[in-house]
Amino acid sequence: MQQRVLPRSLTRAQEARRQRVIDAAMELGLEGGYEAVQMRDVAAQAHVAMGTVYRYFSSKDHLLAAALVYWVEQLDARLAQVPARGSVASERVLDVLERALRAMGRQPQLVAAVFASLASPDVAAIECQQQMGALMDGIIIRAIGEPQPPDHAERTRIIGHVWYSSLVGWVNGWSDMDRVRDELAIAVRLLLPTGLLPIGQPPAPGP
Amino acid sequence: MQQRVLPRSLTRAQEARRQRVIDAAMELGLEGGYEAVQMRDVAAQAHVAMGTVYRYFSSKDHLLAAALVYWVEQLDARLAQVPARGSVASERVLDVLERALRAMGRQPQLVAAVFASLASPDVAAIECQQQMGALMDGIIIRAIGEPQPPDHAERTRIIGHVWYSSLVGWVNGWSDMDRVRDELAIAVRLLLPTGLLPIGQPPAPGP
DNA sequence: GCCGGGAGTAGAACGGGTTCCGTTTCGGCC
DNA sequence: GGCCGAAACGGAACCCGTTCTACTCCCGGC
Repeated sequence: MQQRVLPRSLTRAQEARRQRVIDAAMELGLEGGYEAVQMRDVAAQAHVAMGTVYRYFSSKDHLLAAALVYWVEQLDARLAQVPARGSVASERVLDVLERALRAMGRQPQLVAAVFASLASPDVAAIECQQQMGALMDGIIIRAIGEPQPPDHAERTRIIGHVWYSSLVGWVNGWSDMDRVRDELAIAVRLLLPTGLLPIGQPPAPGP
Repeated sequence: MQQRVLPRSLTRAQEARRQRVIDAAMELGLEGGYEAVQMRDVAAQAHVAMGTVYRYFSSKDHLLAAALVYWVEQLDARLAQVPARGSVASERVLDVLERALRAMGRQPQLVAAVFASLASPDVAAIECQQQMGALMDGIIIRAIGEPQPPDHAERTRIIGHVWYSSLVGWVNGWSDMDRVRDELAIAVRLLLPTGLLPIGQPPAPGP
């Protein structure tokens, strides 16, 4: 929870240490969830002293939020490789969200651990939360493609809100992945009317 | 975090003790936020032993979530007294949300404290989270009034998601109340088209 | 009246996140 | 190569949520 000042650029060894810490946290969270990520264990597994963990991350929540950013960056890269399927913005967005949800559903404990950090008031964690939000918005925007509907920024943000909020419901166990899917589908269909077709692409069935 | 079994109905004295604990928690949270709500202080201020606090609430998060339920119930009652203003569903919903946001904006620390508990995996806290969700949905549904638009349950839930998620952004400081207002306004206008007028009430300006 | 048990009390003990301290190692600079 | 400040180390210390213990008190049933 304390402000750390890190130099702008880390040496190669430092970068490696930082990454080892994130990896250790994800590994522990992968099967035990939030409470299994214990800072002493993280430090041990990363072959690093507690003080070092806290030099790079101001709190457990910051660490987990950073891990989430890392995870979402990878997801983003994977999603970007395969363009979204669908002839209409809402279909493409749902396609991309569906792939993201599948990836999350494969590691429920990890996602739960990492989402628990998203409500933290820790300033450093908040930066990560914002990065995360920007990444998610980017994923949706890319899936919408051209032409952007009017108010696309606002519509995107609302979909992002639904995404986040319904996932919180999922990790806390008061709704399942199907319901998350449904709610997103409804939100996307209401917000991105199928009437908005990309120019030059008539609504023909795909090959 | 442990399962407590409380009798279905509490004696008057017990009810009073329980309420004193909630009041103490809200009082502490009012000016210090989440971290100022320390269980020892809560117990002391409520003139109750620690064990008693934990007899009624399984965790700090449960206590705060219960406080939130209490707070929202009161808000709900106040909102219900004054019917929502507006000739159209979206206007009425925004009117009610605006009033709710004003109430929250008046006690940012308390809302932040209490919202921090909403991500907790504690089972007892989760019950409170669900009650909260139901209350918020009820507030929106009541404001929509008759006739309910098609998919009203789904639309309501999406508005609830945006409400929750953007408030998380507010309590964590990465957006301000105006932005919350804007996002809700946009969501409501997109989801509750102004074309849906209540039967027998032409879109005339109010008195 | 009195007895048994659940509810309450005060406070110690425990666990895990966070901080601190004294020491050692690293990496850039003369 | 030798020096200096920063970074890392190991681990104890501290804080606070939570649990436990030993004791008291109150109340409903005989």
